[in-house]
Amino acid sequence: MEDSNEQRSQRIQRLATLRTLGVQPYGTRFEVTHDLGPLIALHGAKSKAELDQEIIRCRIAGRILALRRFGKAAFAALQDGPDQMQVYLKRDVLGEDAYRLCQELDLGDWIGVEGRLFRTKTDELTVEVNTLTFLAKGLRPLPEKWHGLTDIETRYRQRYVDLIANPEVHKIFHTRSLIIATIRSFLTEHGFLEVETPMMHPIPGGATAKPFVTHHNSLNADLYLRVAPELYLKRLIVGGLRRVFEINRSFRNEGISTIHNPEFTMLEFYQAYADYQDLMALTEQLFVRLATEVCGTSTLEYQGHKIDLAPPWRRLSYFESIIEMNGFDRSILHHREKAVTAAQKLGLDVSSNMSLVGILNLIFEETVEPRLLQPTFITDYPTEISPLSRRKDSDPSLTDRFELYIASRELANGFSELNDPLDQRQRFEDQAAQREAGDEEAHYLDEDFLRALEYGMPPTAGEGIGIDRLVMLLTNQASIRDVILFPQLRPEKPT
RNA sequence: GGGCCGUUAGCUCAGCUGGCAGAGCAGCUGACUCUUAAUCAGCGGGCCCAGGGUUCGAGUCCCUGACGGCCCA
Repeated sequence: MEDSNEQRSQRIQRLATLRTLGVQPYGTRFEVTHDLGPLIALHGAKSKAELDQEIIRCRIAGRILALRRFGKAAFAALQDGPDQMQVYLKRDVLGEDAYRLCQELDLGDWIGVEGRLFRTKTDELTVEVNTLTFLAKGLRPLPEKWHGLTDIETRYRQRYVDLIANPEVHKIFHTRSLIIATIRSFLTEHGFLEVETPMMHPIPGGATAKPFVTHHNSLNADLYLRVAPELYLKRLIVGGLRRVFEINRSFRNEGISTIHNPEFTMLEFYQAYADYQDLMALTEQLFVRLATEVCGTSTLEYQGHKIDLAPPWRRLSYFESIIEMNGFDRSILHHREKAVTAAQKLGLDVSSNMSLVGILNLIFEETVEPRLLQPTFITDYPTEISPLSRRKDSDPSLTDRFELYIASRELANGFSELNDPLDQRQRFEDQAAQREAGDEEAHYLDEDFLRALEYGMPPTAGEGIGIDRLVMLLTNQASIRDVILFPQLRPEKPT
């Protein structure tokens, strides 16, 4: 793709001019004495007089974001990461020949300079440049300085330009990194071992989701990009690793929306001898730690809503939540006809082959989820929609499971793991039947996983947390695309 | 998959009931040795997303499609 325009040709012409003048426009190693942030932190408070007396020399580098030229002097704004510093290029200081080269500077070029710190008349901290080094010439014009780059499609497709033009975007991804680092320390402190399990699965498992298929040529075998690491992590618990976690990508071949990207980052962790109650408490701790670390408070502002993460969070059973939010009579939980009537009253589309639990789940999504603004654990999900969860001792039609909702959005899913291999086989067989009946998202039967369980898995609780959605919450972003550097888009049309 | 909105210069955007394609920034030339959305004078820059249709005439109206956004499933 070579789109040609006037400005690009002019810049290519300048490359030639620079080379004629004996300058390499694409430099190599440049020794900086300071990154801009630390330089400003070190000397930013010093007065004009102090700087004039102390004579602080430095070598800094960055990209030219603004250039104001006069006849025999020029000011440039250099950007280095999130920071900016002004440099002053003066003919009398640089010398005639070097100043000549300033004519060939463009917005977007990377340069390195050596010089002395001072303050201008208007009191701006500035480097008066003695020597100028070209590091990389930019051939394409930058977005406008005032409005920046706002075209959403270009921001995602050309994230590099977004990062140049919108420095506040840096902050989101710094925060993302901090969140993940904090999760790692938290789990490591709690005795969890970080592991990596396959992303290419011969049998996709661990979630109700449609997988991507790929093909391994020399094995001549189809493989699936994983929809969840769950079944591999539990194999490790069988092997005796006791506490494990993995932070990595999973892939689901489904629609794209403000809360769905086909590849997304998930944390999963498994703790032997624990149950889902333990994990709810651990999750509260983790979130408070993250919010404190990232936002400095456990009270968040998210898209105009106040979210209070102070524990304990509300715990409400799945069926109770449906009754409570709708004021239904309890009998709806046991009579399909009543559930159908209620669903239809809500304007929901109920197909004739839908089970009672299926209909109730529809009502849940429609009426309960939107109201779960403050952190809430919805617990005791029906066994029918929880094929990997342990049954409740008090009611085998329900499971020891929870999902965490914050800001009306599912952020985590955890449960006491099903460790009865024969029950697990039965559940897989039920899923297989649903798959036969046309449900593409139903779980596959995984014989090796069953074999593993037959070696004995200690009682274990496991949980998955969607990292992208967590980052959205903690950085107050409305779209998952704003917390993923390169979100999935349709391929750009050929030019 | 459905509905609504958008796509015009490198960027941000105007463009009325159909009548010569516009502005600001960026760029180029000139002036200017403390500017910071620098200033002043001058100049250049377009596959109006693509394809079809209506019309004497289409950026504008109609149809189809592409890409993006939001909402819904």
